[in-house]
Amino acid sequence: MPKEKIISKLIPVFRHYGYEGATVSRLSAATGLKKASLYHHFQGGKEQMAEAVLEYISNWIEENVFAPLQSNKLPRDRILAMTKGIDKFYESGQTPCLLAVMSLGEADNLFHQQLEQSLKQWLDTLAQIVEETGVEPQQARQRAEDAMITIQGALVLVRVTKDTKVFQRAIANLPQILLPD
Amino acid sequence: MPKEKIISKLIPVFRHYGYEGATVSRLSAATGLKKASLYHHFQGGKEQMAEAVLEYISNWIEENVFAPLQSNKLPRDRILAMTKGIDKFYESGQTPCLLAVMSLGEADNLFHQQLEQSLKQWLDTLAQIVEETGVEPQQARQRAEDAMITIQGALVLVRVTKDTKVFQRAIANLPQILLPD
DNA sequence: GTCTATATAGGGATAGAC
DNA sequence: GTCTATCCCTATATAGAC
Repeated sequence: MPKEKIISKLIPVFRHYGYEGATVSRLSAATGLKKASLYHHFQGGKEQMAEAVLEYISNWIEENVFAPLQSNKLPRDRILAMTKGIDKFYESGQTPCLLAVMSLGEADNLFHQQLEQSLKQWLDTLAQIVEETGVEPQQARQRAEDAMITIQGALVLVRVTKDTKVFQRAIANLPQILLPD
Repeated sequence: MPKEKIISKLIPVFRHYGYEGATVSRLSAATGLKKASLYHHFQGGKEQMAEAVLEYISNWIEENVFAPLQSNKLPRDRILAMTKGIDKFYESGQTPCLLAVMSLGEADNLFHQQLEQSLKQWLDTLAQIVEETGVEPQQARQRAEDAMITIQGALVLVRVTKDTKVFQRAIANLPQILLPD
């Protein structure tokens, strides 16, 4: 099986169960590969699998969230394009955020730097767009933070309420949060 | 050791590591009790420990978050009192939310109903206060959801950025989110 | 109520055949 | 590249002395 295909099957396990809950048995079941085969592809074991998953997702976000943000359309349209990417990425809130999940327990010790960098990049990118609309840097930063807070918070609420409408309403608010009235 | 004391020492382990990461060894270390002693107090094992922790926290919230909300002061003052409870409860964002953490992996299968009910109660309580200020029920509900989204999202951001100011700014916004202008 | 010691299952990981 | 078989360790849980 091509490595990319394997990684794509590992992803939902880490997102749903977290690092400690993502046992090699579950990862094996999800990929259809026996444990030894997984270790053939990832000699660094589970830790390397998680790293591969983090990198894969980082790239996915780059293409589906950042790229739309950096076109030369109007800020509002760029943000709308981003919300489409976000809705797809989180399956309308039905799939947890790897960043949020990996910032708990042992995983946080192992991957904190990468998580922090990913989030920082996302915040910086958002803040920059907002600045382009004429907002002061500090204000822009706060709006970017508020947007990320909304995304992450909505994901938690949907996990518990099972009501995806909450998520969709929340991300539909993103333009209003980010852009000056 | 009194049971309440034991539970209070179990709490940070579940909050920080999640259900799967909260091993009996860690729970033992945190309480200072050997494994067998823990099983003496909680014959249902780890699952019962988690249940006890959920109940304990539910009561704590009742006293420190709901009670302030139900005084007969002005809505704005009640909400400000709640934010104090919230800030204390989450240690300015440095301690994860049990609700968010337990809504992942196996724990979600075991405790989903309790989690859902806790969140629902919190949302209902908030929405009711907002209604008292003359907001339409549906609008009030949305504001309550937005408040919870803000709290939960800020917790995630702080975990990753280690910047508690983000959390404090977020909960300082709660009155603005909940109350009509 | 707390402990030491132990049982049993499942965790991560490796050897070596195919 | 994938498998079966196996290793060692840790996980949850229990028995029984004190």
